Amino acid sequence: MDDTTLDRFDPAEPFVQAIVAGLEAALGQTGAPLGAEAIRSQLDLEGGPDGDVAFPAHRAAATAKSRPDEFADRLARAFSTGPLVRSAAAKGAYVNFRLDPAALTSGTLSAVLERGPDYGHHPTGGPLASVEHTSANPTGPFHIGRVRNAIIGDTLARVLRAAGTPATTQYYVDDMGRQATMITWIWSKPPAEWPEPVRTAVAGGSDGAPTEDKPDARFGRPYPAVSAYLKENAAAREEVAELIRQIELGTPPARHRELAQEILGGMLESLARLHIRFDEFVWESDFLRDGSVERVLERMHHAPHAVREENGAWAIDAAGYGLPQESGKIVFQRADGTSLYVLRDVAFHLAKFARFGRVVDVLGQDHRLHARTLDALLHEYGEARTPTYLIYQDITVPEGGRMSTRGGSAVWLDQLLAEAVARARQEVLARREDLPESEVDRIAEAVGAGAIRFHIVRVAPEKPVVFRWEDALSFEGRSGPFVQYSYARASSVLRKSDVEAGPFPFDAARLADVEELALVRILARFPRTVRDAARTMHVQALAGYAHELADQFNRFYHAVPVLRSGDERASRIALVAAVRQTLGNALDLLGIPRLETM
RNA sequence: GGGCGCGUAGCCUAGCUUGGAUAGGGCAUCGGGUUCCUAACCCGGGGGUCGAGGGUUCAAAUCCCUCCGCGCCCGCCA
Repeated sequence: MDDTTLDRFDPAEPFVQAIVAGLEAALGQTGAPLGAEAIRSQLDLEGGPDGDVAFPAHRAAATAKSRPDEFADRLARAFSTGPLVRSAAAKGAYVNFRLDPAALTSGTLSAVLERGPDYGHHPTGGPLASVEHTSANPTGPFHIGRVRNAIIGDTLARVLRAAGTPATTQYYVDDMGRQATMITWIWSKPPAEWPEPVRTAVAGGSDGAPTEDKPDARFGRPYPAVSAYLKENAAAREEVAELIRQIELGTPPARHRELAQEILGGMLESLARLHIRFDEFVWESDFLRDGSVERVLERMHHAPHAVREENGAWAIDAAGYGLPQESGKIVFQRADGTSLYVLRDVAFHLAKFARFGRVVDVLGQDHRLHARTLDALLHEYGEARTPTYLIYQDITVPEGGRMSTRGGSAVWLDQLLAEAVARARQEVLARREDLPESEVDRIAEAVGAGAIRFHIVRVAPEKPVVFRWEDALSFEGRSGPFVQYSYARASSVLRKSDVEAGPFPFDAARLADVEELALVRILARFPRTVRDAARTMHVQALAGYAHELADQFNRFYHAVPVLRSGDERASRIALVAAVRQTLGNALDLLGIPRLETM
């Protein structure tokens, strides 16, 4: 294979180009000229039942005023085959192309083995993107509803980077709202002075979080009771309101930020077990401190549809924005002069647009209206850009309803992790008696995390999810552990070969088994899968890909001997090495640990 | 009431943005497979009005309309 037919970034590309070029010529001859881009968009790259790539000829036939089946036949005859595309055959209204198997195998294995950990990754360029995700209030432990945001957001950032868009992840820490302030309010009093209902609620029983000593669990403990208590008690409410005013004036109560920081630390510890980390933490109060809220407020007073209410509050008359607010107005500044969340969010997003060429916010569906409101305010401000929103639906409990911190219906991330790791540990112990304790623990931790991440990311974000333990803890079939297991299997084969570290010489002609060719086709598709997933933000496609590759690898593994084979041995080892590499790269994009053994 | 989202076998789900050939998977179920590179695996069977109806089209799970069911939101909360 020479340089013109090898594309290390996307080994399928030369084949697609050959088909497009051939079709362009053939279409010109048959009276239905069509541009390369149009041809490419009509190609079915997955192929059909009778080929590797298919071209439905209906539309071109209409242009040529011919019967589709006759036209497809003429097209196929006019198509010049070559070293990459071996045949073009009409079937009905379709032209089916067969790629040269040795050429595809050769190009694909070369690309995977040469690029190694970068296979599937595209050239990096373009402006920096921001991916803001999770941003849960620092008021207590994560429940798994919130974790959906984190897993989707983290995966998206990884996929964007692989597709060539440099990305920074941002966690917006809301230290200014009522929620965080309630925590400060209660912990500013010694527990002996807590209101009776809060004291009894906290003393009354566990909230289900298994790690009571973690700061998020400990300091977040009174939160639900405080929240309930404030609803009944106007005087306490006023105390909290006073604290909020102090925070807004830049003189927050002692320990306010430290408490938030400590709780956040506990929360992040849990996310780290899922291999989720953030590049930046943006504290909401910073936009107050640095004067940007003030500046935004100033300018918003002169916005095209700014109105001042009788009591002094400021709002945007949103009639033209088609928002469902009953008042028809978006209030952005209270009568007492303090700012509202959405206004501070404007300040945050202006800061984002100043630094990033692309801004993505991962939000729960309950924030949809907030997103539209933010867009409207940005427009009023004079900012032409708006964020791209990746919106996911809530995770509900089988009894119905959202996961609630109150009412005990929440499933905590720490709890889920503990269960998943415990089950994984049992599974390891059941089949591996040879491993030292520490190794068992390490594998169990990785499998538990892998199961959780895969379970969440495999479903399209816009789909509602009902949490069921038996589903979340599944280690079989379409699951994280299945993919991890397949990777471990491939690793094991290589470990037992004499060429574990490579290089992996191969003869493509010797990889002619149907299972081998099927495997190569899937390997060749990886770069395109990554690119498409980034473009559409369909992170679930990566989970689907990883499963499909693992699945086909297992079929191959059963059907074709590797280490015990004869002349094919070296080539098959190279194929296994390529599978292991690609599977590993896919696992990296999913944030799921690779395991050499399990 | 209004706005937005979702509806694919008993259960879960891909495909829908850009319409194309017999709608892919997984769980469960039934029947097989381990002197052989990790059985967290593999092979095979059964199971589908793609919520309902209408429309557009040579062609609809995919686009448009209506309806039904479920969810979320409609705060001087965040």
